[in-house]
Amino acid sequence: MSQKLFVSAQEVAEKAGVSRSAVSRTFTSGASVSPKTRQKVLDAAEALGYHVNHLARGLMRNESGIVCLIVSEIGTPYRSALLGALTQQLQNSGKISMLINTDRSDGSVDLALRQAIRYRADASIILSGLPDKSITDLCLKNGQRLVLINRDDDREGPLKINIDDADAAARIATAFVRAGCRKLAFANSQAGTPSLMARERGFVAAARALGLDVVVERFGHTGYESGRAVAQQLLTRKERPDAVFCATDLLACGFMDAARHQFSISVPDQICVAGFDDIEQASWSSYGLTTFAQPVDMIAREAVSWLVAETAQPENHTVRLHADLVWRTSIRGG
Amino acid sequence: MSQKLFVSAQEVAEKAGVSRSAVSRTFTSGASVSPKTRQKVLDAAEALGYHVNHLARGLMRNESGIVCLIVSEIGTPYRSALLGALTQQLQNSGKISMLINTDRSDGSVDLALRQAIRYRADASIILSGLPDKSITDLCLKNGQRLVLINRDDDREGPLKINIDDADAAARIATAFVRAGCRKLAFANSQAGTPSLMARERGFVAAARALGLDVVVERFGHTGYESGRAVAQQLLTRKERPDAVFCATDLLACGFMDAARHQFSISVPDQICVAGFDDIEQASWSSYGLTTFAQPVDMIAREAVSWLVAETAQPENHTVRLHADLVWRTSIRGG
DNA sequence: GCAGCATTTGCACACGCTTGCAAAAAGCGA
DNA sequence: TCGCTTTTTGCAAGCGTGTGCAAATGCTGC
Repeated sequence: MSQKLFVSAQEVAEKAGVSRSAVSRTFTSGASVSPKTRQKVLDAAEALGYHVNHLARGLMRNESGIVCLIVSEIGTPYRSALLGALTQQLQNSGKISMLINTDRSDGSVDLALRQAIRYRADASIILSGLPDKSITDLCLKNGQRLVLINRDDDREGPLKINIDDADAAARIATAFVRAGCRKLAFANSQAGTPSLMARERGFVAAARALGLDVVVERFGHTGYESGRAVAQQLLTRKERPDAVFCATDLLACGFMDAARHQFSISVPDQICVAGFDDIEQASWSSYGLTTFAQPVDMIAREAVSWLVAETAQPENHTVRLHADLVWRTSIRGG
Repeated sequence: MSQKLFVSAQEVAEKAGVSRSAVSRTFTSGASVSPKTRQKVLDAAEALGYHVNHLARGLMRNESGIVCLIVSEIGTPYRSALLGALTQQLQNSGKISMLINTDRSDGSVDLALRQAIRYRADASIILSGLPDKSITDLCLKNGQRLVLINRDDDREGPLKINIDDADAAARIATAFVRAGCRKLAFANSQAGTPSLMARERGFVAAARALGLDVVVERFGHTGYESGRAVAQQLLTRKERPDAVFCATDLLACGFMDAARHQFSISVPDQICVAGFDDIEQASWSSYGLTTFAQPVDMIAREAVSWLVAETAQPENHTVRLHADLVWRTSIRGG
């Protein structure tokens, strides 16, 4: 490796004929430098290709500017959309995002948070999985801010951002009934994450309040294939449902495809379908899926504005966001 | 903010009753520590919740462990899949990924690379856009390794990973002809990225070699909506094409949906369609898109193994990877 | 017990930066 | 020009690490 290393503030100082602190102050907003020396420094820096070393700066300031995003299944539409919104917002606020990919194994979120601590991240945002309490306590003790998105957890300290899953589920139940459906079903995965379960419980409860029963079917992970598998189960019952609420859009797409192409069942004429997330594919004309929109931009905005705030935040802060129903063509009427 | 900061090696040393260097050496692989003191240190570290400060370590070692991923349109299926593969591989190699979201504006990749320099990233991987030569030179001069994925550029220094777009385009041309198609079209976006243009040129050239002309239509950005728009153009011509090669799967999905639902044209009976990328949706039964698979895992593996290699790499290294044709149902026969 | 050797340990410096403090410079009114 | 205040500048300490070097310790074989 070329041992000619990065150029340091010292070299810039020499070239500009000023002290090293002058260089430092030039690149520190709010520091006192005369316009003249400032310009000399900037010129020298430009000529030498100098860039402030954020590792060293973070060391001194005890603020790295790094925010750690912890997420699994990045390739998934909803996840990647949220990821994009978050990195965008973070950049706008002068932060930089560190991305950690977790798998399903349970220790992996803990490992990710340890990594965040090692890099002295200012904050961590957790999109998948739920870390052990001992680890989150460690993060908080170290002054690291924590955001949990859609992880229905009641521990103190982190900001919790949740969607009103149960309320949405209730709304879609009445929509189904209004469309003339009577035999409701809920399609879920076996992942059992808080938001998925909240949708399930909310749907079942709302249906019961309307005097209807719900067939619940769960299968595999939360993806297209699972939607097909669930369709296999639901559409071969003696009493076939006439409306199915899928816990995510991916499940819904899989379900619809199986219903139409494998069982030749027409959506929405013979069966109504709804999803959750409003991924891009939901709007594609092969699906036209009626679904709830995750307010990804608002989630990102809430998360970022909370974690860049100067003042210490209230200990137990929860943000509950509303999911708008996007009406398309997978439910009759409307 | 709680001023009780992170715990340092000093404190661990005191608690363990050893010198600070012993702590340092315990966490440095290949350093000489006796098993006894090592255990004392580990116990103390565990008790205190100590984690090596990678900012400081990076400062000393001149190796941060950070790899910068520069990418636009993260929410897109192909991009997010590649992103997932890359972060995964990087983590396996003990690196951590820093994610920078660029927009279309041209300076934004340069800005991203500057950020990479500030954080003293060991390497940067560029998935979107092409930075100014002065910036890449700066990166290289600073000992930062660079990987360009699918950016057909001939500058020296970075590793270039490319797909054999032209060859793939030629293969699909003969597949169309073999399916009995004669009126070929190519659907592209106006993005004009190297790989998109290579596919276009390759397809046109191959068709010409087979004695056929190609209608080329370009519209907007590389997404579903553009596919629909291009369909609008192509399917209202007096002489409607009977085979269309779409530069990406997203374009193909949009095209197919428009053809089927808006123009009531049957795929593949009346028109054959092929795409590129093999995004997940291509395999969904509403599309069954015949397409070329981006070897994302291999791309990631090549990139990561190159940039973690100890020895200096050859100056002008290009990897050309093959895209397998995944045969589904959007082309007759097969 | 002791010479001879290998291993472990502590000291101290370096990495590139920020920042409090005091000295120097600049501005200003008389 | 001179006192005074305000701004700018340089010095030096410190952030938490890694590591070369020399001293100290532990082992082995007599």
